[in-house]
Amino acid sequence: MSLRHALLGLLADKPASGYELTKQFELSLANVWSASHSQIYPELQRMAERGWVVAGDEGARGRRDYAITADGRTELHRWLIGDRPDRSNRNEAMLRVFFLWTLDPDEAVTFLEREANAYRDGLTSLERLDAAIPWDDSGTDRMGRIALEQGLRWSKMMTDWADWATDQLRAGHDATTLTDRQRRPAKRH
Amino acid sequence: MSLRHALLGLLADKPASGYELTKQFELSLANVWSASHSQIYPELQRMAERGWVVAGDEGARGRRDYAITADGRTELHRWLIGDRPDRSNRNEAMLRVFFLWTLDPDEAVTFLEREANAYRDGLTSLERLDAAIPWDDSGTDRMGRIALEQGLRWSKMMTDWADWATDQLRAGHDATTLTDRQRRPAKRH
DNA sequence: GGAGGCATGTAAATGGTTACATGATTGG
DNA sequence: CCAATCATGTAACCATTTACATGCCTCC
Repeated sequence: MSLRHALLGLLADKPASGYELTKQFELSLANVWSASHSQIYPELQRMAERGWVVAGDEGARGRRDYAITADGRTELHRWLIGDRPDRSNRNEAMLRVFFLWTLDPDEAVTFLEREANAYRDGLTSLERLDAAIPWDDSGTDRMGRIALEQGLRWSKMMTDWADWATDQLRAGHDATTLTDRQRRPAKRH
Repeated sequence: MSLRHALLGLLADKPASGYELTKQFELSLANVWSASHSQIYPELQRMAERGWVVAGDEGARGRRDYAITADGRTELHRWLIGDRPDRSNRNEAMLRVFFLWTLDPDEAVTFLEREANAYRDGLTSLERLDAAIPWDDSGTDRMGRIALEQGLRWSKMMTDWADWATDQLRAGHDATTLTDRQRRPAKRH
């Protein structure tokens, strides 16, 4: 599972509570991995049993900080360079694209326009995030900028692609409507 | 769940067996969603109970084709335009990037070089796939090309990004080694 | 005093992976 | 006849989401 390693990675920077870790998932990791508090709290307990983290004393409002151990750092390192990453992607919005051909052309165009706008909005908020963070040249921040750059490129790429796809569909649609040439022919085998 | 809708989408084109659907996941949907046969067979049974698909008679080697029903098409349509897509991404390889700062600079560079090569390979195989498919101008194929274009753009973007990130790291590393200026200063708060 | 954010947890249900298990058919 | 591929399924385990549940603290 990646959740435990993501938690180790976050704790490698500094100790944190389950609540803080949940916020970090929402703020910085959301674009590549998500996890809710109901998954994080029990996982921290299991990790403590394994000796990858240690729980500190209870603070205000029942708050409990966890700190990474030497074993935890070893495991994080092993995960990072030991086993090969799973490069597969899971993206529900893109899955839908495969089936847009079942819609009326104008419905499909509407779908893609909405996607383009969502990606444009995503780009804007990443740019805002970038501007709002007081980046320094610590290791965490240098890698953070590199990860954020990927998010910016992803948003731009997806916006451009969705705009392009909309044009493709519109062109095909117009051709069909105007010249009747794009009706579905029998599928070759 | 998206699996059922993905299956509906595939069956909307033509009836197929669980085995064929499994292959289609591997071949065309793999880049955005994955599913194994052990998930697909029981799901088809549940979908048949709900009346979204109907099972045909048993053919050679126990093969059983499923066909989408009118209710299934209605549900597919509702999913496509009725509820808003989950645009979140899940990508383990990108998750790791956030924690590369915990590695030695040369380990991090090796990691990113490997990623760049993996994306380059991915691009090559998508290009081969594109060339190998006898695209026609049916709806399925037109949307298929649009989805594949996204895959091509993703691979190019990721290759460029990983190359750029490698350069960034190398530049930072050299600066540290040569001028000692990049040591981690205290984090601003 | 109440709203909102801090803070932690559990339970139930659902989704997904890995391993186990079996057998038919085809082509070399 | 043997290997590969076709073909289907179940069981156990693990991961994830959603809903339930509670209480503190701060600021207005």
